[in-house]
Parts: sequence; C-alpha cells; structure tokens
Amino acid sequence: MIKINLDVMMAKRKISLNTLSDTIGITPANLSILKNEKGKAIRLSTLDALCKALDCQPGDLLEYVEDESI
Amino acid sequence: MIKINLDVMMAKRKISLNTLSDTIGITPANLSILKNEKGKAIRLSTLDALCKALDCQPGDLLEYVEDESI
DNA sequence: TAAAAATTTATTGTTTTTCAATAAATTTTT
DNA sequence: AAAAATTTATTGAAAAACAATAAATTTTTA
Repeated sequence: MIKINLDVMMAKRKISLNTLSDTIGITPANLSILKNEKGKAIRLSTLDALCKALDCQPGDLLEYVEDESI
Repeated sequence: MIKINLDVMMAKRKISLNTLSDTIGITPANLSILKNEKGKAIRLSTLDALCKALDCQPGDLLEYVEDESI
C-alpha cells in the first residue's frame, strides 16, 4: 500500500492547502483529494511541483507500507 | 524534474525487466517505457507492486532533481 | 459564540495517460 | 551466429487526473 504523507510535509513547511494548491496550480479541492489517499495515480508533473514547492523528495511524500492482513 | 531510478534498483536486485514485468503484471514493453523516463504519470497500484517486488521505497525509485538552466 | 477561513465532499465533463496487446527492431548475452 | 532481452512503435480501451463549480463541514480567530 502506498501512503501519501503530504499532510506531514505541509505541516513541516507550515503551508496551508490553499496556498500550496495555488503555488502548484491545482485546485484546493483536487489537492485535498490527493492528500487524503483518494488518488489512484499521480502525474509526475504534479509530483514535481509538489517537491519543488515543499522542497522535498518524492520519498517524503510517498511511502510504501506492506499491509499485513491476518 | 522527476527522475526514475528503476534501472538502479533492478540492478541492485539483479532482476531483469522481463522477470519484473512478469512479477508485477505489466507487459515488458510498458515497463520499459516507465523505466526510461517516458512515462508521465504512474498509478499508485503500479508503484506499490514495484516497491513490493523490489523490496524498496518509492524514494528509491523516484527522485526529484531541480533542473538548473542557465 | 459568531463570523471567517480553510478543508472536504460531491458532481460533471474534458483531456490526458496508463496499460493491454501486438509486432518489429534493436541491443545484449551466450 | 543464435538466442534472449530490451526498446520502440502503434492502436485502442479503460481509467484517472484535473478543471470547474458548489455546497457542506471543520477549524480558526476575533
């Protein structure tokens, strides 16, 4: 399972969703979807913009977690 | 710019493109495209399968590099 | 607590892209 | 040289990003 840690990074940079969405050129509504694990894919251009705006690496935003169902 | 280091990780795991494509259920042709920076987006399900098969993190496969044009 | 601001949810539609499937060309390995 | 692996190319279907918009909800702040 791929976990999106956008919220963590946003908190670290103290940037709001509205400001960030404005910076990377995506609507707040759609960024919210991406932030809350609702997205099923991501454009590299969007990931690029996020890394640039948040000054971070893809690894800071995306995390692989193996789900262990019993 | 987002750089894909799939080839690096494949080399580290000593796994061929054919084997990997077989493991994650994607055609060699399409995995090749993804590996060679031709892709413009990636499904999280595909990234998930790659991380699982290569036992690595998204950060091992994706890297943000700021392009400095003079 | 009331107003304002921020975030989330929902919906519809367009455009883009993944990925399948296939075939052929090219490169690498044996 | 032959075999195996990889890349390139193409077409098409299904999926998804993202826009745009509106409304609901939550959080912040005065």
